[in-house]
Amino acid sequence: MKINVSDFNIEQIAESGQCFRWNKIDDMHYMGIIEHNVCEVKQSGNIVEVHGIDEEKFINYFDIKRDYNEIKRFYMKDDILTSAIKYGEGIRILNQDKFEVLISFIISANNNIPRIKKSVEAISRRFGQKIEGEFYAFPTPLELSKATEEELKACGVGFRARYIYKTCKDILNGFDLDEISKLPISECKKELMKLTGVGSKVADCVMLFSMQKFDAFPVDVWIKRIMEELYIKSEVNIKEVERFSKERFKDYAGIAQQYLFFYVREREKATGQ
DNA sequence: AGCCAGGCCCATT
DNA sequence: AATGGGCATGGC
Repeated sequence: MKINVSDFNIEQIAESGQCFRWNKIDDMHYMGIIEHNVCEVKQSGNIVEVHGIDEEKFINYFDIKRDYNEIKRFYMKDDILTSAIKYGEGIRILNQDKFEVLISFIISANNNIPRIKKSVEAISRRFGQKIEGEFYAFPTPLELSKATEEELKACGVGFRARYIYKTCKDILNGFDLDEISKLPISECKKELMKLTGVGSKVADCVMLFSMQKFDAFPVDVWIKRIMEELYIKSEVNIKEVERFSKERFKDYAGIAQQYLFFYVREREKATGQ
């Protein structure tokens, strides 16, 4: 299947830190797992060649119907965001599986992206269904709830094993991610934070990357630093960064957050290395 | 080698 | 309500 897309860059999307199961094959050519599908995306310009999922799933997963050009134009009234957007013009917010995002971001706490990817992969391999070749789907709540805390630890999640274990039990006992996703953002967040291992930042990630709550604004160490440096001009606590950012960036604060996150990390790569 | 990682839990105040 | 120590493990 070939599709014409705009405001889309598969490399930026796959490397944006919102997903952990996409891997590079070649230049502008990635492979990822979407639910029980092995998906391949190869892009040249505005033409994207897709294998493994149908058009409807592609449009849904990559949020194709949303006009990111309009959102970017809105944010380009802001000089700082304008330069951030230049780094990641093709970023889009993925519509991922709720349970997978929840567990993945519980793992993300005080962790680094390469190791998060390894852990998510190990969990899929050990507890998920085999889909084809050596590819495994992320486990369902029922499948993952069969894992002991020790088995989870063997997947490299460290002290987060307990969090995952308890959260799985809660989901299995009726905590309904689909139901709470229908709640307004503040109530939804409050519910998510009842789960073990889910604080403010993880809850925001779950809402943004799997529940289409685009006004969620996850504040991690990177975002805190960049907001303090470029906007606030002083050191403040995380709640203040969140309050300030949501007020400033409005309905699509989460998308602004992704541009900024991508920007700081690219800048770090360029200068740091 | 040693610091740090897309934070959260929990005890203390 | 606010603060701070502790946390498994490995990437760089």
